[in-house]
Amino acid sequence: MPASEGLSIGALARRTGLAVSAIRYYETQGLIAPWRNAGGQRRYQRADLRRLSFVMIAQQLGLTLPEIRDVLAGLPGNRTPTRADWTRISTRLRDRLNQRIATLERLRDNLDGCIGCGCLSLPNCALYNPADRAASKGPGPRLVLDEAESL
Amino acid sequence: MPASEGLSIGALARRTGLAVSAIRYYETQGLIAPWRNAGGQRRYQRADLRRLSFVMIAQQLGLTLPEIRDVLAGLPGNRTPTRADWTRISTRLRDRLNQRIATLERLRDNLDGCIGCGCLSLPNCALYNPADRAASKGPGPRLVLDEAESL
DNA sequence: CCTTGACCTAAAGTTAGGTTTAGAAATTAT
DNA sequence: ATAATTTCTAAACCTAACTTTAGGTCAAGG
Repeated sequence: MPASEGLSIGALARRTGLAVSAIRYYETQGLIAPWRNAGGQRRYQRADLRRLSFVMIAQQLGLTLPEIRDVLAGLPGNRTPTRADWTRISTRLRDRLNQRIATLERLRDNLDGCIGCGCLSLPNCALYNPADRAASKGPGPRLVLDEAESL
Repeated sequence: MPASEGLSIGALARRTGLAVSAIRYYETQGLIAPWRNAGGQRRYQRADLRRLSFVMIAQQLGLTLPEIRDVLAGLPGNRTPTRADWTRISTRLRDRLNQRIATLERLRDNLDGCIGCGCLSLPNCALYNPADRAASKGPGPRLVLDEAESL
């Protein structure tokens, strides 16, 4: 069924679960780089399936697309990545994941205390040390927190 | 120093670390309801400090503003919330937090397997069971995942 | 009294991460 | 050969959660 070599964008979409439009968008963001066939249509390597899966996982961890692009830059450019290559770069995700788990556990353990204190400059307050704010998009809250007075 | 009773929006902003514009925005979203002084300026209760702190924590857990509004609706309307009131409604946050921690731990434990498998319909793949997608804004990826073929 | 800084509203702009639309060209199926 | 899918590009649109701007008003200090 392949006219020439490679997967079409539709095939890639079906097999990753991403929308075609999302895959094209990722290309504009430098996350994936297909070649073109004679008719100008995008063609992808099989390794791109794994690449997009990696993008999806990294997104769940709260990485932005530019961050994911940077992580992916750790893959070899001159050859198809091996499983060892993938495992190597996913170490960075694992570190991030562990940090995030630790932050959330700390927050859970301090939840009552935080609610009680209003989270103003208590040194043991998890919110006061927002190590990893996956949620912060755009400018977002400033989180300055000057002196604490009584609530 | 207070002209009349209550905190001004600037005072509230300084003490929560939020931007003044954010606090006004929260009001349009029904998260907080100040009264107005004679000159038409917003005045807040001290309990609103805690209320905004709660909003900030809930946001870190990935709740949307409408969801937070709903949780806050569990506070008594006719009196200032007690610490017990706050603890009661934060149970919902704790459940959410525990779910999220579990998801991330599962993902961490399967990370290599996921990268290796390309995350296509392996039953033990954490991505295949995205129980709690805090990151999903808007329409987002479809995550359909039909049949797995060899990668 | 006058000035300065905090505050007001309404509307428009911003960012990330996409989707939708429109119209045309390529591919695949019959 | 023709019809039905897919794919193409560019540009506009979308949502959440805010910020910025513009043009005025309020409050506090000297």
